Amino acid sequence: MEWQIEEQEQSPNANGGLYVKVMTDEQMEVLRQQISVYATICEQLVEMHKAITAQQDLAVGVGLRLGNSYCDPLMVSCGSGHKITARQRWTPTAVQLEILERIFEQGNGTPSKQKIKEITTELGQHGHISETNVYNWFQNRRARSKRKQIASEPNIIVESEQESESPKEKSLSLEKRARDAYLHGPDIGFEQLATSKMEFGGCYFQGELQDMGLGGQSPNSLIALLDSI
Amino acid sequence: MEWQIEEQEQSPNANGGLYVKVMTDEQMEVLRQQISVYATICEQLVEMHKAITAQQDLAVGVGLRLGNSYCDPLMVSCGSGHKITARQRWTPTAVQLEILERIFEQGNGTPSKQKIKEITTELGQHGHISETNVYNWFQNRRARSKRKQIASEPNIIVESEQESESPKEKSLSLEKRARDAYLHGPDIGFEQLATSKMEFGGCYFQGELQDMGLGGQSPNSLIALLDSI
DNA sequence: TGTTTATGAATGAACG
DNA sequence: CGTTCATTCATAAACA
Repeated sequence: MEWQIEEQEQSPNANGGLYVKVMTDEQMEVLRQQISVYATICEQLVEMHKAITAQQDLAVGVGLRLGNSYCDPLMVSCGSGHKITARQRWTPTAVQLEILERIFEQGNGTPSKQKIKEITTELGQHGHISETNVYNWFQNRRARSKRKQIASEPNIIVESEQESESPKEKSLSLEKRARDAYLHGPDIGFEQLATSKMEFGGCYFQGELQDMGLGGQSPNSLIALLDSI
Repeated sequence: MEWQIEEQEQSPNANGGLYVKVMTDEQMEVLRQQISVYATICEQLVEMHKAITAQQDLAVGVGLRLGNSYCDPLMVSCGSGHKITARQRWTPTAVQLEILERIFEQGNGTPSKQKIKEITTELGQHGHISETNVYNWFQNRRARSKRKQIASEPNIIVESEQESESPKEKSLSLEKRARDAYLHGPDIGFEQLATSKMEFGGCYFQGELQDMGLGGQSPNSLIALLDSI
């Protein structure tokens, strides 16, 4: 059995038909299940890591600091013998992106010089970053947001009028965050990883097989997304 | 479990969908990304554990063992041959490509927005396409054309003693390198995780997760899990 | 069917 | 600020 992609029975406007996928409740449940599996595994792994590093800290002590980046002993040992490569361009971590998006969504889209400084300082606690990075990010974010808006200008038949927030924006935000975490996750340290876990782990899924007893709290959580479908 | 597929009308709210839910491509993508986030986090945590247990092999203790127990991959538990048949990215048809190439050959390297619109409209008669597709195509076409030219030019050789540097890296200005080095500093991370098709395999989980664990999955294939629903 | 290649897409940075 | 370039990722297509 295959998922069926239905083209909208809509006047074939230039913008192309709106494609949707059709899922049954059972299929949806499978998705929730799978995601909850990963959430559960992440949870357990983090706990295990805490347990092990806790006993290890007694012997090893604090981690090393290299520049701005915190590298715990584990990271160092993993990196030894492998290529140490400087990145060619800054990439926001999941946490940084979250913060940036939040600030951006506050509408005060004018990051003054002073604001940039503050933001940079705050984000600096979650990874390398410079004021230029922040500045560029806002520039790009604004420009691309605008372009997307224009692009979706001609009479979009978006399927959700019940939301005050633009679903496109919302999805984009989530997508960006997820994508970043996926693409660049291997470069974040454990401290950030743990935070990421908290961040994403906040979106647990209630499945029959996983009685995690956690519902979606974040408006950006996936459960909210699923429920809104 | 047998999937129930229902025909959809245009609006998910108007279809009286008591049995089905409708997802847009975008929402689907969010799900995929979300799962990949968990997969990546799991991957990193497993790597950390490997490192820790490797450097103190005595640490593996009660109930926290990563390694020997077998669990059916999600593929098995969920994979009944169900497929998500959505196209994930646009692919130009032969006709479209021909037109695009012809326009590109005309040398006017920068098709302005208005041009893009026109081109999109024209190509739209030969298949589903958006302005973004056209825009991206020209971006990529130009960039890759340029790269090819540079690569075929054995001129720039200022060989620093680097053993095997690709042409694209040569094109990087020293200035950029210096700035980036300053911006990011020494970056010790799991570089190998980002680039290789590493195996998550060999790490399975005991306990409640036993019947729904994951194994042998790279992030890519984990995303592919969704395709197997 | 698994691996490699070609290329659509995303995005940080730079330019005018 | 809008536009363009450069780099990278992920995947469709091609290949073995």
